[in-house]
Amino acid sequence: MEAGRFCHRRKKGHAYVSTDLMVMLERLSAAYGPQGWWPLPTLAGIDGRNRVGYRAAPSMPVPSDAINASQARFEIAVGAVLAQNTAWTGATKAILALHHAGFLSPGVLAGIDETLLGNTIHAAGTFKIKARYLKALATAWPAFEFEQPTRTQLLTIQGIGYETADCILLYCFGQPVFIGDAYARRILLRTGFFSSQQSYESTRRAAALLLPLDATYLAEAHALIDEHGKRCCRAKPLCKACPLTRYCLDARC
DNA sequence: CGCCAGGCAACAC
DNA sequence: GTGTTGCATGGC
Repeated sequence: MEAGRFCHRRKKGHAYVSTDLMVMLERLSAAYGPQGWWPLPTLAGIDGRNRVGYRAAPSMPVPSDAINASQARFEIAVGAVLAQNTAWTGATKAILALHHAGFLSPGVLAGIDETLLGNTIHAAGTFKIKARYLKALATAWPAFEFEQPTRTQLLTIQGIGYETADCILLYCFGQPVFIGDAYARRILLRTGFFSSQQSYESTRRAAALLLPLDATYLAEAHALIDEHGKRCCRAKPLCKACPLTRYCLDARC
């Protein structure tokens, strides 16, 4: 995929077809540009420079042959936990604090005192719980250096639910998963893909059928959907600035 | 001030 | 399997 462009065709037989959902995502990409969620440069590689606002490239999985792939995967997984129900700015402060404290490796993190860990990540909110989650993640993580985790394995780790598990599979390990999060559910409902509220799981499965089975594509799709949810498709939608009004069935648009 | 932010576990039913 | 609640900081 070209930087700054989000265009993909789902192959069907010998022809290439574009689903309505893909057309919608291309429109979001044109409106918002490349999102650059993950992987960002590893913290070690950028010497503490704040990663907030890094938007030069599309989001994509960690390449398996990347020099710092192992470190990048762990940082992403830690970030996914820290970002739960929290603004990304707070999660970023917390991950930088972990980096500066020298805690950002599975071996170190697994052994840190939980109260100290909580104090270090306090900017991410719900910090006592997240300290416990991060220790569970760090303890389980070394096994995944040799063999990629399954979804079921990830879900057994305290603090990893459906969405975090799928984000780890997608952004860390390049598995093509659609993230059926709250934004995706809201947007797909308002644009008429669903006629009623759907669960995380049914959204994940249904949307995947409409999109390329391509991790790079799905990585940027998730970022675009969340950006649209934050900017326009809020609980109280800001339809005036919405790039999808012509697709939207919601009465308020 | 209230609402929301790149959710999850525990529990009830 | 669905619905509710506590967790907690920071930005607007």
